Amino acid sequence: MKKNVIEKTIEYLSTFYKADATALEALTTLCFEGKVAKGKDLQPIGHTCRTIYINVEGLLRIYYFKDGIDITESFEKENSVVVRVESLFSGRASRKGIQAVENTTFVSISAPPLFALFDHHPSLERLFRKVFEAGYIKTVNRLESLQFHTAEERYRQLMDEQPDILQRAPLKHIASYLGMTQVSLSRIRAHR
Amino acid sequence: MKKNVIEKTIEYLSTFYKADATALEALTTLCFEGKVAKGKDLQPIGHTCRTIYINVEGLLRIYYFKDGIDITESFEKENSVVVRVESLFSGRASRKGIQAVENTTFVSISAPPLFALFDHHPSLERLFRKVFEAGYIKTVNRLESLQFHTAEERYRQLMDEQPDILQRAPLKHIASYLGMTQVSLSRIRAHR
DNA sequence: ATTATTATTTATCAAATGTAAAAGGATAGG
DNA sequence: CCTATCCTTTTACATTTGATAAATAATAAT
Repeated sequence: MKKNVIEKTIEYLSTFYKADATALEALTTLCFEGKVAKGKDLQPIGHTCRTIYINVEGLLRIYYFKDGIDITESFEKENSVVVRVESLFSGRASRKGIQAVENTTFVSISAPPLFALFDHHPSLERLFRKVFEAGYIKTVNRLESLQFHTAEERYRQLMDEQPDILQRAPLKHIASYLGMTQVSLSRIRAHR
Repeated sequence: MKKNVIEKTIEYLSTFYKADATALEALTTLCFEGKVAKGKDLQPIGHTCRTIYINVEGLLRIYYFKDGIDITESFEKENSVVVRVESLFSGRASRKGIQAVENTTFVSISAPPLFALFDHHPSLERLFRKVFEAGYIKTVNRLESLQFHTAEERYRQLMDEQPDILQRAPLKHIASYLGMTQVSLSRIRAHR
C-alpha cells in the first residue's frame, strides 16, 4: 500500500525527466508517505522549507497573512510538487504555510539529503531542475494573469482552466487566490 | 575589450555557483558579446526563446501586448539573466519580446548547446539551476506584490527597492510593470 | 435534531482605478 | 530655432472594487 503511493510518485516525477534506475532507487530511499487531515497545517508559517512534498491525492494550499488577512498564494492538487520556493532556495524562514484543503495523501522528500544526492546522480539534479522549471513557468503565467486582467477575467480563467478548484476549495480562499475580496468574488459569481 | 565583458559575465555567473574550470572554459566558448540600441528589440515578439542573455550594462525589458496595450512584464538591469521562461523551458514560441530601454551591452549564450554541455559538465547544470532558482524566487515575490498590494503600495515598494528604475525607464512602462495605468501612476506620484 | 460556527450572499456607501480627451513638457530632427 | 513627436500630467466622468455590516445558507458539533 505505502509502496504503491511511492511508486506512483516516482512515476509522476519521471514524467519530467527519466532519471536512471540507480538514481531513482536512491531517490526512493528518501520518500515517505504521509497524510494530513482537512484544515490541518502540513507546514506551519515561520518554518524554513526543507521538505519537498508531492501531493498524491487531495488538495493543499500555500497561504500567508497580510494585515491579518489569510491569503492563498496557490492551490496544489494531486500530482503537484509543493514547496515554498523563496524559502527552499534561499534557506530563509518562510512567511508562508502549507495547509490541507481536503484530506490529503502526500509523499515527502527531505531536501538536504536530496540535494546531496545530486552530486552522485546528475540525472536526479536534471529531473528536479525540470520540475522546478515547470513550477517557474506556472508562476510566470500567474503573474501575467494578475498583472493586467480584471477580477472578472481572472475568475473566468480559473473556471476555464481549473473548474474543479471551484468545487473543492471554499470561495474565501479562491477569492484571495484571485487577488480580490470575498465580496467581489460573490458579486462576480452573481453574474454581474 | 570583448574578452573583458565575457570575463565579467563569467564572474557574475560564478556568484551563483562555482563551476569547475574546464566547465567554465566550455561555457566561455558559447558566450558572445552584443549591443542593442535604446528602443530596439533584442528579441521580437513571436520567436521561441533559445538564447540566454546576460545584461552587462544597460536596461532591458520583457514586454508583450494585451488588447493592443504594451505591457512591461519585467525590467532587467546590469547583472541580470534575461530569458523568457515560459518559452525557453517549454520550447514554445513566446508572446513576449525583449527590448532595450537604454543602450545595452549584453552577452548571449545559445541555449541548446548550453543544455548539451550539461551532460558532460554537471557543475554547469548546477550553476544554471541556481540561476533559474534565483529568478523563480524573484517571480514569486513579484506575484505576492501584485496579488494583494494596492497600486500605491506597489509604487512605494519599487521606490524603496529599485529607485534607479524610476529614473531610467519611462513612466508608461513602469505603470504597466506595476499593473496600473499611466494615469493612475501619475495620480499616485502627485502624492494623492 | 438543535445549536453554534463558519461560509456565502446581499446591500450600502466610500475609495480606488480605468477611460477618454485635452493640455503641457520634453526631446529629437531638420 | 522651430516643428513634430512622444511623454507626462491633469481633468472629468464612469466603473470597479473595497469596507462594513447584516442577512441567509451551509456545516459541524453536541
